[in-house]
Amino acid sequence: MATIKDIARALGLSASTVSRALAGHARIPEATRARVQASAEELGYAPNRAAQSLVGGRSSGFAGLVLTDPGYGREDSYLGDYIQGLGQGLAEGGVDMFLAAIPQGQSELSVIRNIVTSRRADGLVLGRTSEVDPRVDYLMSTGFPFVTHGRVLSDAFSYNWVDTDGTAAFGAAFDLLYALGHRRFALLTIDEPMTFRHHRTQGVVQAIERRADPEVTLTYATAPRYDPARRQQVVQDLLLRRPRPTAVIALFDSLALTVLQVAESLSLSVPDDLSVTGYDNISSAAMARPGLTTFDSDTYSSARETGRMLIARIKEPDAECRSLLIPPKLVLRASHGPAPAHRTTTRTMQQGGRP
Amino acid sequence: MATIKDIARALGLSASTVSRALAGHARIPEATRARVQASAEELGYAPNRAAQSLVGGRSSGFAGLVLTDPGYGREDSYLGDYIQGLGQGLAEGGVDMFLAAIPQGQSELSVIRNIVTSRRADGLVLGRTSEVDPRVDYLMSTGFPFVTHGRVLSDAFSYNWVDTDGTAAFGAAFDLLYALGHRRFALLTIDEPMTFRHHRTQGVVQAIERRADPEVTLTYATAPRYDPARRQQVVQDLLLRRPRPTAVIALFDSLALTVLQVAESLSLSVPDDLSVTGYDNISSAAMARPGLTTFDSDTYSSARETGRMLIARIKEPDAECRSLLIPPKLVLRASHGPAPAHRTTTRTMQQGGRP
DNA sequence: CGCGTCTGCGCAAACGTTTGCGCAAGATTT
DNA sequence: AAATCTTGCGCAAACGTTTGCGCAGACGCG
Repeated sequence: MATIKDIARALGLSASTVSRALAGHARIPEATRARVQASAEELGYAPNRAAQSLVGGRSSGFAGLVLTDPGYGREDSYLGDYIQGLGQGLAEGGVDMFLAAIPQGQSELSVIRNIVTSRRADGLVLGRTSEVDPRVDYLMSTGFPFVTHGRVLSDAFSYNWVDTDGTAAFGAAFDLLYALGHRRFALLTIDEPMTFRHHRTQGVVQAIERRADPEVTLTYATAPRYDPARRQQVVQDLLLRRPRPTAVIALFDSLALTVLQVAESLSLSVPDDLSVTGYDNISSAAMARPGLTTFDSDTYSSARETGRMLIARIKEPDAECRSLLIPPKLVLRASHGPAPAHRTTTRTMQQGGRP
Repeated sequence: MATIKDIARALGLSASTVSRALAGHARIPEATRARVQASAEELGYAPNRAAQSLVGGRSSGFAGLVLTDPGYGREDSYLGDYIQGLGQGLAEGGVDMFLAAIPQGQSELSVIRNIVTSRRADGLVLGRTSEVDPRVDYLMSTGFPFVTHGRVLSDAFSYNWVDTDGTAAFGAAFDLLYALGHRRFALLTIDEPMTFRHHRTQGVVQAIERRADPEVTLTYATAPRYDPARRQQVVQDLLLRRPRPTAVIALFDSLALTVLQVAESLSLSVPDDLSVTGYDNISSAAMARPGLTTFDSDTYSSARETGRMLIARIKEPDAECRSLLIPPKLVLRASHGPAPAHRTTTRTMQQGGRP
């Protein structure tokens, strides 16, 4: 309600002086600044963001995350963690978070374009990056500040990104299972060209190449992202394949949990018949029985870093582009174990294997 | 980049006419409007929100959700569902969603005050309402449009709210368990005066009164909201109590899941020794073994309704206050069953009870 | 034909803030 | 004592949009 002019009037000053005092300008003496500060406090003054924005040419205090689609992040705690982290990271710099939903019938790209041209935000965070990503291309072409969570495949241009090191993690997953005697692997992926799919796949492919063990086999299974029934079908087909893989490396936890469910319905014991690993450490992973062995990339913290990086970018648009590759932590639970013995198929002997 | 003046110049019109044409004013002929529309399209014009906001006195297109604290909604899919739903509801009305995090060392109330005075949003959504809620009092006093998700206890004033019918649900939970022979009940609650705690508690208390069965006992256990270790301790104390309750009604899923975990660590079988119910149907509830019997209040849809209601409120601030009480759906899973027989304590006889 | 009404549009003010420029009075230097 | 610099502050323009008022021309009516 109170404006800068109210303060000016109350103190017998001009609006300019008040503005400068509030901003901490050099030519304003400490005494005046204190008076202004006190009066502002007393009148409950808060600057009108719209006005600041208008004169400054920028939106003054909003940075956005575009929700790629209504299903995004709803599988588990992921989006909640991410938003809380991003919110904290942005709040540290006094920037508010703005979330753009995609209205029915609009494309994400058109929403982004609209945000840029209407100056509704100073910067943007992009999630779910795909191998070639038109959103990145567009934002690069406009010079609008942005940070991606995840990367695109091309190194042709440089931009700010934060990502988790899926390659390292999936290499480690393979090594863990290989050491436990597994040789028949399956990689459960999705049918969308997300960049993380590429990196994680590379992780196990490279690990296999390093071993150079001719006994190792890797079969791929590709599940749809959003259709639970078809997803289950894909997993079931995989588990019914002969010879059955002994270890399923899933691209992320919700796929791994589907494996757990299907295995249960097929009366397969995890980990005695089948080892399963995931990625993300969503909260269901801890609740599932057996608990899911997975990787924790600390969504909250990496989102906070993303926020900080975006603020830095907004403040200094010409600075060198930074990137952050976060190594996830292996979370050992009960969904993995020694490979079932090759020679015998009697399951009853293996009871109570792992504590 | 393009402004209204660019369109005006290109068409030989004045800015006022362009503005009116875009807004669909009555005195502008169809022909002119079409020309303006075309030119706007061609120039990639999007109105500068800050300018609109400044002249309109409102923020023009932002409605906010205040994240009550960094832990809020991170236990599971709740916040993700909520945000996606709210975003959709607001997007339908062309309103963007703005999320305010609480910076270190600030109170939620001060953040809200700041939003109101700086006109950063046109309306606010409040979650996690407590029995008496200073945020509601403050917003009522300012006349700022808001909708709460959850209620306050007092009927003294009227405001817009959306809530789930916890009283009905917890009554139903009691009836379900009572019919299965349970008589020793425990209600697992939290140590914070949230309004939903009151309503849900009332649900079982009233159901007990309706039965008027002197055999029924109800013990309360109160867990801390955020300290997992102490929460486990409280649950363990409860399950070690003699005589042990045969049915634990938990205030929400994450508490119920704690019961499941502690029961497992105590080698108690759920549901043979103990029945457990929750509320919310978070995704972990389906993954837990046994699956958690709970109530689904369709977070996504109720959040969308909240968004719609807020938009209505913003558009017509003087309209009658509306409210929406959503009956949740019972989701039957495997965490509840017949009460263990009173006379015998041999557990082995009860194997394979429920399919 | 004279009067009133309607139509299509422009002028200018206003929203609250920032900021370049300028000015007077005092302080410092030469 | 004159010249220069510094300090403390105000004037006014600008950001892009909306909107009340007004004006000229066209039109309708008697």
